[in-house]
Amino acid sequence: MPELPEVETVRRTLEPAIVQQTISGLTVGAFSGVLGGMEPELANALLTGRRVRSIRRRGKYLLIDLDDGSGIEVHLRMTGHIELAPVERDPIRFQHLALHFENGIDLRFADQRKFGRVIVHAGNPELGLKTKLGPEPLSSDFTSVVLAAILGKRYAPIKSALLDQKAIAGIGNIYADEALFLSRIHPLRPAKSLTPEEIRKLHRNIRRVLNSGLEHRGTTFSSYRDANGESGENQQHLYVYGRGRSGGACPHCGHPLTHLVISARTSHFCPNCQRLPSGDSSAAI
DNA sequence: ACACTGCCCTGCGAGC
DNA sequence: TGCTCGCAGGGCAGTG
Repeated sequence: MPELPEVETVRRTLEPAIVQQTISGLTVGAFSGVLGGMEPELANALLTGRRVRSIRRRGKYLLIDLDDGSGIEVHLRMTGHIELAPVERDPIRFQHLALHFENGIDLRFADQRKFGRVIVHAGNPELGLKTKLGPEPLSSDFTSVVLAAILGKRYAPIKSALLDQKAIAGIGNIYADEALFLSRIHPLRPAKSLTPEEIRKLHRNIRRVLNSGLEHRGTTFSSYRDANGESGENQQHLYVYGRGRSGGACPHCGHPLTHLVISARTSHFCPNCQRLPSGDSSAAI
């Protein structure tokens, strides 16, 4: 599941290969819905001849800026995958789109589950995202004071708040569970019930787990790869994600981990280290 | 504005 | 061996 560290790792592997390169064409496969409704012929016409000026990341979105002010927005969703390859190489599995460059390199987009999108924008690809995304959690603007303001007005479970891209951009299920575990906060705690000390801890641990993910070039739980086809290593550095269902032991206290479904996402946590205040009825299993 | 639900989509692993 | 079935979850539309 590509989250901020995975998308950033893809961006970093893509950047040296495509910046300053000129697009020579676009090939779209049977699933043209990957373009989000745009006709492939139009997308091809808009992109052909354009040069890549830069590649940015905003939350879990990749933004490719082109020389005429237009751009491409890419979202990998769950199983989306980008890979660089010479144009003559066979299409990769589940490939839906290939962006061809004049230097003979392809940027291929593949997605087993067809959730991901490659959207061509006639203008700045970031414009539509501004109202949909909260602050970047690794930016210097994201202070614990900012986090407190975001959480202070929400009754929803802290886990739901962390997954809300409008609150904070780029956190997904894996890094949310990891940050809550390190902060010893139960995922069902109402966001606004966190104490100032807990918010400071959570702020620190959000950045810690995201930086760990970046350092290890992403978490490869099933299908994630960077643009060079390399797996990440961060799965070896996770504390609780994915282990609450198999009865794994808490790395801190040894208690069996457990899981709950919150916001239709499975939350993995330690019922001993991450407790609900007494009196709350939704006690851990 | 916020909170919550259902939908999309399909390979994979578990169970029989 | 071969089949069925549940699971994975980001973003969005729809509803209250």
